Formats: sequence, structure tokens, C-alpha cells
Amino acid sequence: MDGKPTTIREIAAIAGVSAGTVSRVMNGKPGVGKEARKRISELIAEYDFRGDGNARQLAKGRSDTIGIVFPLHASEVVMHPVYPDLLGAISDSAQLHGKDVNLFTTASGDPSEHIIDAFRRRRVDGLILPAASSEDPLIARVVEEGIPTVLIGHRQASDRMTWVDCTHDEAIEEIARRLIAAGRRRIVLLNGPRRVCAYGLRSEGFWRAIEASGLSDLVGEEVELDMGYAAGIGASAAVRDADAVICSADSTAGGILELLRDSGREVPATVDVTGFDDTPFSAHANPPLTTVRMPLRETGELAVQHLIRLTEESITPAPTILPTTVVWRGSTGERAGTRES
Amino acid sequence: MDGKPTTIREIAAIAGVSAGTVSRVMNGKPGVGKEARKRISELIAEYDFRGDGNARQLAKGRSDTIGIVFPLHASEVVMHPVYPDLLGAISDSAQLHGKDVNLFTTASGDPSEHIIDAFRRRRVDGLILPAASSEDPLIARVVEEGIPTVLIGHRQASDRMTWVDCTHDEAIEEIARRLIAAGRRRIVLLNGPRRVCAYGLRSEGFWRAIEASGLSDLVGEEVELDMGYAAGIGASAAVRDADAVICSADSTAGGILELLRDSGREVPATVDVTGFDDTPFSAHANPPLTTVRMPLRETGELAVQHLIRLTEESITPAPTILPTTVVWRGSTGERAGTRES
DNA sequence: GTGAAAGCGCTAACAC
DNA sequence: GTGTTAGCGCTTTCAC
Repeated sequence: MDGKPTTIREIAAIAGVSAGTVSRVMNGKPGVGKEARKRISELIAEYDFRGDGNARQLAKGRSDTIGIVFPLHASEVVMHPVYPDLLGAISDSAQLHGKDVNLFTTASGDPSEHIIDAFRRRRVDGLILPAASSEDPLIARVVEEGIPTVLIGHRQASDRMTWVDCTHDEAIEEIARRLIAAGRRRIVLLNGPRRVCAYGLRSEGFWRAIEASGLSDLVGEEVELDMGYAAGIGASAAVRDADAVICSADSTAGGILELLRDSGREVPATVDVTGFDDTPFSAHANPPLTTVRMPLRETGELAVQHLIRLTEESITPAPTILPTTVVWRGSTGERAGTRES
Repeated sequence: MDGKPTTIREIAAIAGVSAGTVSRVMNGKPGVGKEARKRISELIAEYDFRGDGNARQLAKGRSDTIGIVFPLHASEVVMHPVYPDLLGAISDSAQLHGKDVNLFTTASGDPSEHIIDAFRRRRVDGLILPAASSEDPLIARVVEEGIPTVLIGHRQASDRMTWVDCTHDEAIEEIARRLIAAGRRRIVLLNGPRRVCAYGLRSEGFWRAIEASGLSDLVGEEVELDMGYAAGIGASAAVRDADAVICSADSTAGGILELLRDSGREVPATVDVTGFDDTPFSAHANPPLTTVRMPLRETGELAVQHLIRLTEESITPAPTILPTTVVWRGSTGERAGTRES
């Protein structure tokens, strides 16, 4: 009792009340007199008292911790370039809602059992899982175990699982439509594997635009490759005859830009190039790259909210699709400003 | 008791022993008969029983959780390009040691109080903190609160604080030395602000090499700028007369490569370029970029080990400096192979 | 409005 | 070797 009080009971003793009352105050619960509440609040502030999270969680039967899976080395994962930002968004939202964030990486080997384990041990109440495709074995395990989960970047729902995603398809559709309207006729989409949900959507948007044009002299082509800078460099055959190259990643577009410059073709005079992700690079590319910005902060916030519903109210929120933004820049000429898609 | 047993007492009841005995088995402690241990182990396996982490932690007085701080948006942060890998390394090591990882991002605003809070609430036992400079306010707070902490990327120790870093200086020194030996005479170092520990070290290594050469016709120049792709592009004045450009980041080197190509100077024929970080880009740059690889996995593993010593044995391990590797590639000609530095 | 009491599920000290 | 007991520090009925 000398020095700082370190338990709720010590605070209670000093305030001349019982531990239960202090607990009520700390949790903002009713049933405490104005007088007493004030006195206790002041004591808590004075001693900067926080309480013991582990004890609280044991008593409440949950951990107020969100597990988030961060597939670091999965190079096929479409959201890779934006993971750090997404992670930041989730972490910020979690903090806002008073949740801690437990990180699971998949840098080495299969993390499934470790994650399941953390849930069983009640270290996490639920999961936010940026997933690529339905082939991800973790999804199956998570459903099996009944772990409350919010998927990001993949659209699959179940009993205790919902998702948040954005309009990959509409963004690419808008880009293709505008390039067509500007007179481009041989358009190639450099895309990742279509079984990955986001890439599949982008493919759909692309072909929708091509078909909607009704133009008989319009040639669309989709090339499937591993995304990344190297992919751009290696795609020379695919873009040789194109007058517009839509890339599914900024890094790929960066490679294409270099490739075109080396072969003396001018961007955007004779060929347009676009990227995806709105990475810092895109604004500094030469010429600055038209790209697509995903609503990362909103995605993170919504994922956290959904997960809290799932875990605390046992309701499964409806899946959500958030709008992307096409950021028009010099690599597609002056033909448009920025707008929502 | 129907369905799966869910507490240690239920397991104990089925095994016909007491909860204490089951606990001993689960924690691999002595004092249990061979017979009983076998029977209990089998039951645990059969029911896939894990126990409740929160209860365990409450009883033990610690959380077996490592807090790791991930400064996402701090663009001046030197380790930025490698954070995801570093994070993966730390996370893997933590798992290996049976620790959970709690993530704190600094994407928005000052995270200090949130982090302190988590420690006070006993949600984390200690911190791994990739830090830039002694100006980081979090360092001061952490020392003040006496939170066991391992710093990465900054060299500052105290009572409950130690660090792991790598040979930034020697890597740059080796590069400069080799370029000098190959005949380069006007060498510029594009570096970040020297108050940042890692940049300061690189500066030291650079000047050591210049001075050690004893060459009177050798001109070294250090330019301090914000690292990143844009920085490279914007540094044209600084590199105009150089025959070697040593960059403190691969992204900067990428910009320089582009700049030189646009002004018709050939790499590596008339000018050498090197980067830092060994990001995926560097291998695919044109020409492939000579760069420096940091020992991220070892750093992560050691940081975790040190932190465990700090928290569980109350001993403060000696700071550690790990070796970097210079990766020689086409941007510096054919003059060397890869070696440790 | 407030206190007392009974846990939450585990670990650890001490008996036997 | 193993059981018993007493907490860890909080939340939450249930009386008053």
C-alpha cells in the first residue's frame, strides 16, 4: 500500500469503497454515485492506474485482442505492396476500439496451427485475414474451427466469416473505358493469376469495358504473369504491339515504363501505361503513373468493426465493397482528372 | 464434462489426477510419474487441449507477449524498406520461443502512451523497438518507465535496454574502398540525415575509406537528402561530376540509374552506382544493382533472445553488432564477387 | 448506490 | 509422486 497502488483493491481501499465499485467506474458502468465516481476517477488519474489486462480478460472470458495475419512472403498475394499501410489502418482502428493486435506472419511455413492455437488459448477473439484465394488452406481451417473472421481481398462468407473488399473490377473497367474513348485500340492487361480474387475481378472489369465498347477494330488481350518489377521487364513480347498497357501493379508498370523507354516508344504519346496500388513510386515515376488507389484506411476500420460485431454481438455483418479511386496522371496523358470509381 | 473437456480441471478429472499434476505435465515440469505423465499427455493430445492463456498469464504474472513497434509512416526511418522482412523475422523467432507478438504501429500520431499503457496493463512483457535516433521520444519514455527493451537500428543502452545492429559503416567502407581501387576518383555518397544512427555510421565508413586511400586526387562528397525514389531523381546536381554514386537506399539508386540513363551516362562504364537494403528491385534493376544486405533474420532472432533474457532473467545482454553483406552486381562492373563485410 | 462473495482457469508452495 | 490449498486481479451477480 506504500508507493503506487497496483491493484484495483488498493485503489478501492484508498477511496474507501469496494473493488467492485472501482471496477464499475473503470468500465464506465452505471450504479455508482456521482460523488464516489468523481473521487474514484480522480484517484485513478492521480495514480495513473490501468488495471491488469490479463486478469480482466480472464474474468470476462475474452482477450480483447484481434489476430491479424500478415502473409509476408507470399509473393502471389495481390495486396502485397499495400500491406504495411493496411496493417497500419487496422492497427489504428483496433486501438480506437480498445483492442490489441496480435500479429501472425507467414514468413516461414504454415502458420495455421499456431493461429488456431492462439484462438484456442483465448489469446485472440477473432481474426482479420488478408486472403488471396479460396485455395488458402487457412480459410478452411478457420471455418472448421469456427473462428470469427473477417476476410480482406477475398470474397467468401460463412457462418462466422464475412469480408471487406473494394471495386477492383470497376477501377480497371473505368481505365479501359477511358483509354478506349481516347482512341486506344490495342489494349493489353498485364494481370496476375485469375484464381486470385482481386485479379479475377480486374479481369472481369477489363473485358466488360472491351465488350461494352462495341468496337470491331478494338483488340483486348490479357496476359497472366507473376506481378512485380521483373514481370514488367519480362513482358516485352506482350506489349510490343499495344497502344495501352494496363498493369495490375505499380511495380509492373514501372518495368513497362522502362521497357518502353528503352525501345524508344513514348509514354503517353504513342502508348498509355497504368498501374495499381498507388504506391509512392507511382507519383515519382517518369512520367507519373496513372494508378488505382484502394481505400485502405476504410477497409481496416470496417474490418475491425465487423470483427467486433462478430465476436461481441454474435451477428455476422453483411460483406462490404468499398470504392476505389483511379488516380489519373501523366502516363495516360491529360485526358482526365481524379475521380471515384 | 460432456463434449470436449475445456479446462485443466476437467482433464484432471478424466485422468483421475489433480489439476496441479496436469499443469506439471503441460509445462514439462518434473514431479510426475512416468505412468501418469503418459496417460495425461495422451488425454491432452486426444482432446487437443491447450489451456487458457489468460489464466496462465494471470497466475504467472507475465503475458509471454512481445510488443513490437512498427513505425510505418516515418519516412525518415532508415530501415523502412526492410521492415516487413524484419517483422517476419521477429515474428518467427517469437513463435519459436513460445511468445506472442503484439503489434504497435505509429501510422497516426504518437503511439507512446498506448504502448506504455499496454505494458502497464501487463499485456506485453517488453518491447522490440526499431528506432532511428536518440531523438525518438519513445526511447525516453521507455527508459523512464523501465520497460525491458531491445533497440534495432539505433545504438543506445541503459539499465533495461540493449540493442542489436549491423555493420552499416563497414559495408559502405568496403564499397568505397573497392570503387577507389577500381580507379574511381569523384565519389559521392547520397545519405540520409546523419543524426539517424545508421546513416551516421554509413557516413563514417565512407570517410574512413576516402581518408585511408591517401590519394590526393580523390574527391569524396557527401550529400544529405531525404531517402527514396524521388530523392534520387532530384539529386542531379550532386551526381553530375561523379564517377561513382553510393546511395543509402536502393530506391534512391533506382532514381539515380534513371537519371544517368536520361543524361546519356553509362553504368557501369563511366559511373558506378550502388544501393542499400537488397530489396527485390535491386536484382531486377538495369543494370542489376550492387547493394548491401542486412542480416534481418539473425537480427530478429537475437532481438527476441535478448528480450527474453531481459524479461525473464533480469540480465541485460551486451549489445550486438551483426555483419552485413555487400552484394556485388552489374552496376559496379565485374570487379568483385559477393562477400561478407 | 454499494459491498460481499463467488468465480474466471491456471500455477506454485506446501503437505503428505 | 501427487493432492490440496491459496492465490493471480479482475468482473459480476446478488443482497442490502
